[in-house]
Amino acid sequence: MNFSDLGLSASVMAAVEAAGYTTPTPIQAEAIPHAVAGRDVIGIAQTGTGKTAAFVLPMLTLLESGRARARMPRTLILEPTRELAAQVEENFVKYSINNNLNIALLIGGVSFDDQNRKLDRGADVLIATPGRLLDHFERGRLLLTGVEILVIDEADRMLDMGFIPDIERICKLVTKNHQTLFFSATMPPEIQALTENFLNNPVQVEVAKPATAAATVAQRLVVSGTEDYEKRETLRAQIAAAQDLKNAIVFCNRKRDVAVVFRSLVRHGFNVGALHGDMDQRARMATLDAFKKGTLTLLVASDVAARGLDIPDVSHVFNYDVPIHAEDYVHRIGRTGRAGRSGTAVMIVTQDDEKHLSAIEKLITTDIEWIGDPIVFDPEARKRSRGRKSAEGKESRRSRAKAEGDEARAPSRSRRTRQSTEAVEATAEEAPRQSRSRSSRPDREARPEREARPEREPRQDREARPDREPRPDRSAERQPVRAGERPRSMPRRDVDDGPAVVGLGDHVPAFLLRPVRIAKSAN
DNA sequence: AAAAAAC
Repeated sequence: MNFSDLGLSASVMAAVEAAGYTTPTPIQAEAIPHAVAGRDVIGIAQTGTGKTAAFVLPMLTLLESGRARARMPRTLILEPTRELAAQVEENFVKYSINNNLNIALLIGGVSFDDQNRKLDRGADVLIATPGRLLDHFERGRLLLTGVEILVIDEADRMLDMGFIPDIERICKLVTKNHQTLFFSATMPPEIQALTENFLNNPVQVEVAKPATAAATVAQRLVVSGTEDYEKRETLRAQIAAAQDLKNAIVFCNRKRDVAVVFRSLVRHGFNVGALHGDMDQRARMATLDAFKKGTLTLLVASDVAARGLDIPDVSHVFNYDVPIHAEDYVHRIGRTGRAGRSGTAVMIVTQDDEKHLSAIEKLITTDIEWIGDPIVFDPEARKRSRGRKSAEGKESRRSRAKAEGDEARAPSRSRRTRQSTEAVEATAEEAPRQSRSRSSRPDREARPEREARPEREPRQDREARPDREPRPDRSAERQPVRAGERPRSMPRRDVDDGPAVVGLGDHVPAFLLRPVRIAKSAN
């Protein structure tokens, strides 16, 4: 089978050849002829199967006749995440070199001006995430009645993300006699219903799941204590011990942990970036770009990076957390060992993870091999750790809700709050040696405000910004730092300084004014 | 136990 057999136009074929492709993937071979013929298509395919080109190429072929009118896009592609949308845009740019098309990307987190200009000029191709698309629609910036081809990509993921009502609404806004190309990795009942309601006599094409990652990915588990600093230590040790590490993604379950782990790795001198959904969009794009280019070796990420992102050739995946949903594990480790290359996936496992780990091993029907001794799950230890963590969690949610409320009313104060708490956290963050030697640490349970800090986006240029360095450690002024000690490693606060202090605006918390006691155990 | 997505 060759691309030239699929009915693509000459100019699209030339672009495909220029990009160096000759043989279509199975999903491309099956879907493209139907799409070119104008049929509605349901494509059941995972990411990494060449699905994007399966709709981009026929669309470019079909777009060759006709012209876009202002504010009336001719085609609309819906994607669940901003990064995926941007990636699809890149594909359209790459394959449309011989076609003069206006391509517009409508995603959140960036200015409207540019997007408005492109809409006014008339978009042949409109790639969007649902929220921003509907935002433009409600502002009267665009009409969907001229859409000739509608693409719904990653439909099952849209379902997970609660986008289905938006998708239904958008489907209703598009004219009746358009062509729909619909892609999903799985077909749960809700997705099935969607296709029955909105597709017209579709052809269904399905490609086998790509061989399970297990084939090319060496999977390993490693035990760690449940404490965050212990997990970070384990992570660093695993990164250091990794063989042939070219580049790696470190996955965390929570955005907060992405930020913390990122800062920790920066402080330990790693070449690292961070990626999660609360980051500023420009930072997101810049980080992803730098990682793709190889300027960054490590990327700490939430599951925003788990699926679909086209990052070729990652040598290692580190799971800082055991994912809550077993399928996410498969997606995460699928970032490595691509295209037949070998890859390594190491997951940190603690007492808290028994249930989720067994769900993963059941899903992949493999007992993953341990590095060193396997964990021995101890219900008692788990109960202790869970009790503590859920107490922290509750506090955290309450304080965060409060902080968000404050922000709505008084943004400036809230901003100040964030900055100062970040400084405290950055200063106090890493001091494992000292803190572990302390026998009692009442401050940990009593001081949930470290958790309460609203999300801040990690910045990769942190080191270059002196104002973002940890706040100077005032204790150092009274307590000379001896040679060989880490100067910035202010011990975790070892005195009880009363109720949580969130902002440092006018109030200097007692712990900053108190003389520092030096732990006797430190040699 | 989370993440993702509009201001």
